Amino acid sequence: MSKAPPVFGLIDCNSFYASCERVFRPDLAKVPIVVLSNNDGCVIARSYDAKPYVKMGEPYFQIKHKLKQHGIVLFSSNYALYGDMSERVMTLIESMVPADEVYSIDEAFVGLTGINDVDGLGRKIRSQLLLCTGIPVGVGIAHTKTLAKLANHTAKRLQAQTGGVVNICDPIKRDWVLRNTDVAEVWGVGRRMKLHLDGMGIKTAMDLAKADAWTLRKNFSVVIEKTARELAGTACLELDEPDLPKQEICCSRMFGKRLTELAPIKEAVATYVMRASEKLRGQNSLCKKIRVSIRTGMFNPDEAKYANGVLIEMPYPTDDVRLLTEAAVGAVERVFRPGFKYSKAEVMLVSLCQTGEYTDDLFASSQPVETTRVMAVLDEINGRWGRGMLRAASVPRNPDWGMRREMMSQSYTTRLDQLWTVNCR
DNA sequence: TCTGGGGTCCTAGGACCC
DNA sequence: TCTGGGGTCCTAGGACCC
Repeated sequence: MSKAPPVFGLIDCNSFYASCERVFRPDLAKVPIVVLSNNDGCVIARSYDAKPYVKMGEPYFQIKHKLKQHGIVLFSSNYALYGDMSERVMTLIESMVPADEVYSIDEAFVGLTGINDVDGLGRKIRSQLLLCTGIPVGVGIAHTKTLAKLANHTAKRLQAQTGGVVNICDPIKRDWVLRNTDVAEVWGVGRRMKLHLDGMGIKTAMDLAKADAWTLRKNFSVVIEKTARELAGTACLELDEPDLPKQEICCSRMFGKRLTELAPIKEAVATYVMRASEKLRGQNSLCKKIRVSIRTGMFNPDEAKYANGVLIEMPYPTDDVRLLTEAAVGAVERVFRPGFKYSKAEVMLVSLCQTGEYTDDLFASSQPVETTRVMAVLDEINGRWGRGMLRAASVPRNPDWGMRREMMSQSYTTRLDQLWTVNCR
């Protein structure tokens, strides 16, 4: 007897950041909302009713007038809020399904193999999430992850007809969706691949499902081959194991203003190292190499462009913020060139290994110093009193190069001094 | 004046080895 | 005039994702 095919679900929050803001602003239930990226740079989320007016990624300064004209309410990114809301959503999902994989801040794949009434469970998840967190979601169900993505896409596109839950395990429904979806909408098909596929006459998801998988592999890569096979119903991708440590950790930010001097760039890099090393210790990893890079603005044609980075090898794998900061700040001097207007720095921790997975080199000239307890105390104090309470002297408290976010909502759920208040009449 | 941030996976090519 | 073949490991860069 052949084994029953697996069943996957994809749960995706609708306009997640905008929905988070709306939860705490019921007065905006019928008002279009847009959320901006860091530094209030460009559009990264739009409520359903704002989508007709604003495109994803549009620079804020170019569309100010348009936003005002349509009465669209703006928010700066509030990641403390979105991260906390995400945790609530994911915790609830986890409690309702046999297996799950948190795929991004607003999406989770779930394993539904062996469940009798998957549609019923999909609707239940949807109503529970709305009731308990206030966040609306779409649910897609299918025999592969790529098809579940597609089902979810359809659930959102045809919200009114589908009630936000679409199951395409049935081949007739699956084929209807495949025929009626542009290949560019398929998970794994980006701008480049879309152009290639266009040239081969592959226009719809159905065309890709029917394309010869070996030809795709030969011409492009195994990635698109898997995508095609998944569309045709053969599962090539599994649910990922929970809580796998990241293989690289990155902290990069645009500065709130252009920087021309070395000193503030060093401050920024020290700040980013602080954040990156918190993440590193959070997943019990050590880092062997650290990459530091800086660059000027890339868009303005009148601005001189420069970008450079260096990779530094640490004497031994470490999670000590002091060693990493010293190495990174020293590296800034090596890449800094006077005369440019810098807009961004990036700190990347690479060649990570897990604590305890690596063996000291007895003959190395520089031997590890035991700092686990110092770092644990540091993290505990900062965990209790807020990030940056205890920090390297090179990290300023309120730098003038810091992030611009002029329209940020309160951190309703993560700060006692910013709790939601309700006026009772 | 002003255009985000944080990841993953795959591949090609170089270095090195026998 | 003539200059192998096969393998591993590492890294940079491309493409894609949300």
